[in-house]
Amino acid sequence: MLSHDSIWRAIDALAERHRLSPSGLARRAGLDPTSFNKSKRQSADGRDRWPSTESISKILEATGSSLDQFMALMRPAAQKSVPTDERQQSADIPLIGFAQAGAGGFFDDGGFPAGQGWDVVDFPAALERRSGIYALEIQGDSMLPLYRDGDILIVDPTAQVRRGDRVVLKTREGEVMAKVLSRQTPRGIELLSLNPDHPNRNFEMSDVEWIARIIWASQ
Amino acid sequence: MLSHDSIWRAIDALAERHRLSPSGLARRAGLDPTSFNKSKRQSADGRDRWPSTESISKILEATGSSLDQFMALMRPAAQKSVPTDERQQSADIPLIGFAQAGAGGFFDDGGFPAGQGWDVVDFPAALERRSGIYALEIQGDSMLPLYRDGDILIVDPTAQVRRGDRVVLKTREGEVMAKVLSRQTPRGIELLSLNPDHPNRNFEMSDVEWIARIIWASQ
DNA sequence: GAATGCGAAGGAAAATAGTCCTTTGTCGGC
DNA sequence: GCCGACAAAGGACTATTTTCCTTCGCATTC
Repeated sequence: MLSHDSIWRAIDALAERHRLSPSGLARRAGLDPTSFNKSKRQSADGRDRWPSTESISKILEATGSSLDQFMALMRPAAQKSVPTDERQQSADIPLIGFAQAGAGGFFDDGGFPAGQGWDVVDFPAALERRSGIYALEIQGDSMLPLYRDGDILIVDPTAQVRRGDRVVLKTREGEVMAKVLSRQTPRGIELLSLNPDHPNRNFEMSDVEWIARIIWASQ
Repeated sequence: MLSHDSIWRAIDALAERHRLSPSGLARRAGLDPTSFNKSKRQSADGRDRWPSTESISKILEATGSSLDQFMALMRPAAQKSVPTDERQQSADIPLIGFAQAGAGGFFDDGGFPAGQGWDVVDFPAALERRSGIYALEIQGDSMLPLYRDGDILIVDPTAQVRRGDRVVLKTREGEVMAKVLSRQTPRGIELLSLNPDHPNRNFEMSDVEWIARIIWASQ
């Protein structure tokens, strides 16, 4: 549950989520930058060292995180499945490749999936509780032709973003936008606009409050 | 958050829940019975004293409690204990309008939803069983810029299709395509291509085996 | 190339949490 | 009523955590 291992991993993960080094996180929280050093996690004779709740409280406040979020970071990354629910809550839905769909035998004549050869894809609803996924509703037509008024985006702030991903970005000035990630360097980010009528944008990392990947979009 | 007040309240509540006094809880966890005394919560000069995470870990283990349960006790008064198994039945996830997202107070600076004003949207996974929804995986780049290789489309064959909807259509000849519905008459269907390099298509209704609406797309 | 800043590491000092000890008060059993 | 067990409180001591200081490596800037 609350193990020595998990709590230090959560601290590292919290730092990473806020694009800080462990020492940077400590400094930002008003702690000594060496607070999270290796030698502060285990003493010389190998005994475990635990942070105080006061330090935890400080880094949560410094990053504006809730304890729920901190707890989510405590779960090991490998443990992807949610063990609490073994009932048919797993949202497996039939999956087939576009090319195969043209061949016969995969659909009945109402257009419903039928027969064999279907794969399954795990629908992300099951992940929701663990990782802070949320939804954004598009308003207005500035993101045509990709996203239309009323479309809903499912956004995963924990997902790694890479070149070509569609992302939502919020600046420190409070501007929120959906764009395509073009280039990411330690210094800054280049974004391509979805709507060709709008200019591309570049940001310094220091101007970016957060960036999150769009994983689903209603159509 | 994780305040001095809330954490001590949670310790008291945990003891009470297990019919123990605070000192009894400490003893049971292998700690000194006076560990949770008043004088251990604030020092003589009024400064706050915080328990270590190691002590928290020990009392959780001693009572067989999870960190989730401990956190629930941290919330003031209204501690309605939610049985863990019925906690995540519905796939409601937070929803907010794009315009509102720019205002303050809806996100923490980690990009997680926070604060009030969030709506919920029912995620379509719940519909899965009663309506024969299925998924298609895009192969190739013929549908750029909207859909990319590897994207997954969630398709609902029961949904009504209207002008402007993105649809999957299968012809009697076995061709499957994803397009935008432009016009639908009793005689035929007009489809706009997603990729401007590909021509638009028109079909007689008699040539259409089925047509289904795309409701979600991975990004 | 020199200078600066950041991250990480470890040892010693300072601060803080935990333990031990004692006292007081309450409750139940004899 | 007396005794023992337990809870709670505070002071003094011990153990642990945090801070301070220093070193090293690396990258960036001038």
